[in-house]
Amino acid sequence: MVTAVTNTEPRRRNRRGEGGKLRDEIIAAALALLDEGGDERAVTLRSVARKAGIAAPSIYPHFADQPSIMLAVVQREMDALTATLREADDNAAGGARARLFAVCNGYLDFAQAHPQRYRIMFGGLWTPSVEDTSITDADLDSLGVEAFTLLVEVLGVCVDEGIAHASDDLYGDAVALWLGLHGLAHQRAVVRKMPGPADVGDRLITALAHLK
Amino acid sequence: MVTAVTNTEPRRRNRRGEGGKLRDEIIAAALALLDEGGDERAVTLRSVARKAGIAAPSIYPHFADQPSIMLAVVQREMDALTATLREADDNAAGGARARLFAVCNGYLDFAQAHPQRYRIMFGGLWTPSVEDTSITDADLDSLGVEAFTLLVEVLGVCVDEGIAHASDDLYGDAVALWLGLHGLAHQRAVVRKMPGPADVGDRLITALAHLK
DNA sequence: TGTACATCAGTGAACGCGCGTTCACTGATGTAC
DNA sequence: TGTACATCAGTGAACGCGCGTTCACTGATGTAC
Repeated sequence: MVTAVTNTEPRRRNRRGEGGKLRDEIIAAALALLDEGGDERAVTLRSVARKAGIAAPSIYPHFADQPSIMLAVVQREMDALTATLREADDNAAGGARARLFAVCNGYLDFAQAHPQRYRIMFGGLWTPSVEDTSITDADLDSLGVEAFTLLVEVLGVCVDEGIAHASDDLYGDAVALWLGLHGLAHQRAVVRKMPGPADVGDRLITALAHLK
Repeated sequence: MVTAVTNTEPRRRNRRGEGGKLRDEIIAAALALLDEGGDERAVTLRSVARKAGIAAPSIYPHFADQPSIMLAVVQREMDALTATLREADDNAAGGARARLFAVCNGYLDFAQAHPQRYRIMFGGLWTPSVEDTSITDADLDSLGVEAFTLLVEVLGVCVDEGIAHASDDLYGDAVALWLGLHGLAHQRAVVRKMPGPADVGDRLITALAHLK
């Protein structure tokens, strides 16, 4: 696939005071590179600059280094994932069971729709060392908390409504459920062709949520 | 951690007819780089050559390109994993349930003991494109088949002995079980600190194997 | 209303680096006679 | 037993490339007077 690089308009610089807009364009460019199917190695500082139509040094006023760009991308996609799952939850009709499946399948669908994004979010493809980058522990710890909290909540509703076997450790059960979802989502995002039955997602959810 | 690079003996070249030995040394050097904790990006053709104590071009008589080295490493480790699981299975005392836990925990332990190796084996860190490398589809398809076959077998024994709920799709159940194991193993191999209860592995196994 | 100027957004050239890969080669060693 | 030679194992220098990062800069634009 050869993308036409016509580049009719060289790009208009932002007006004075609006320089911050470039930050979003840089993140969008990094996402575009990922979505084009290259893996995370395709997202270099220079390739992002090319994609955004700017010179490489223009990145620096907005990001301290290349890992900072990736962190921003991951943070943004984590928010997008959370919003997607919330929406799936809100739109689920039919009680706790439907809500659980909506959220879990929403998660799996997200991974399948954006495999490269999923890989950098959860795949360990992007493991910055805190030592030699500008990224802090707090940055990393806060990733994905919201989405996981939603899963805990929905699983809790299933237990409360009596459609899932109760356990003394709801949080632990949610971790196990998420690990199962992650195993499938990750494998789908990584492998060329996923073996196994089509309903393997439902099997995982049913078994790990201890649905009655 | 600074490794002393004393390099007392520059390295003895192999005797005539024994040039093939270098192939194993190259694979060992790549594994050593992984075990030192760097991720797969640390395994370049040149870094492997340095580690092995040879000049970079000396790789070429043994491997067509860098991905071929990685493939050899993965193939070797897949065999090691299979051997480990077989041994765990053979040493398990106490019937089908013990065998299942021995194999599954053997898998999880392998990943925890060698996180970087696990990452390249199953983590999608190393996804060579068949187009521009010397690697074939058949090479990739055959990876991990033996280890998975063992899991199917042990799960089958559990069903036969009546300690696991029977299903009309043993293979599919084994896939689901493996996905759960993979989710945990991968997360442990990737993340700095794994949240959740210590017995989450047992929970996954119990739930996904449908143990009674 | 006009103009000088400070500031802001972004550039272009250059650097040193490690990479994969090529090429012609070297020197040890086994073997044929 | 001695020696010439083919072969084998591995080297060293060099290449072009894309990378991250630096530096001094340019030119548009808003603002103070």
